[in-house]
Amino acid sequence: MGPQPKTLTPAMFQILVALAPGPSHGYGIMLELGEMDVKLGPGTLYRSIKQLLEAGLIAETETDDERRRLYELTDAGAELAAAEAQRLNALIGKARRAGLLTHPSLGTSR
Amino acid sequence: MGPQPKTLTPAMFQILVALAPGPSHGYGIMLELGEMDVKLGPGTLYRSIKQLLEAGLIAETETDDERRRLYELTDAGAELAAAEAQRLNALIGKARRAGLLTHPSLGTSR
DNA sequence: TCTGGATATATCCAATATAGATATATCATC
DNA sequence: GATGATATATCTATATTGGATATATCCAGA
Repeated sequence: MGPQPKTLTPAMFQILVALAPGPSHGYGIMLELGEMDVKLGPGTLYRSIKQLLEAGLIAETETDDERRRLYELTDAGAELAAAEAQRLNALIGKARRAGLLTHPSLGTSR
Repeated sequence: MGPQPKTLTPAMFQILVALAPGPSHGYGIMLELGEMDVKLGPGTLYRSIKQLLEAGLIAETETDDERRRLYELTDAGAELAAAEAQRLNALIGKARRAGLLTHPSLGTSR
């Protein structure tokens, strides 16, 4: 297992969040993120999965389907993802306090 | 003015959020983001500012200080930043619903 | 049946983004 | 006048990403 990085790339964070509800596999992660307007190309996706495995932030788990490789969060992965989520949450909080999120959609004057 | 990109880089988003409360200049943005554990090197900072200007997402505004260049959000920049904030907020919401943010700090079992 | 599209994983390369070093200059203060 | 903070900017090396390409299985419909 490689050393754990102190920071996550955006792709890594998104993958960890997609795995938070429970184990999934590469293609499933891609589809689930796609529903949330997060687009990861296959290159980024599978390379990031490899790096997360090497860093011990996710682990491979059992499956009956030969085609799929199921992954789940490790404790270390969950902790890092939570830290990153809180960092981003602070940023969003600043945006909200500044009134950036109050225009319901387009066309509202600032 | 260059064409507006559909997506923001993390650095661009962070800069836009730092400008949300009101106009600021490069060094001020760097210090403010540093307080929120967001670290941008000068290279990333000033290149991103240049790109945001070219894309019309920020605009230069008046200042009395010769050394500083003050920037403010444009409507287009505010809209894009808000959209990105909501996208990230959805991601954080998923993490929260999955119980990822409930361990108060380290040492709590998942 | 055979054909196309969805499912699934993986690698490669070109383009983009970032960090950090370096450079320059002003300002305040000791 | 030396030092550290303020302020902007560029350069290079590294990191990250998107998209093309490849391979293979599965399933539904013509």
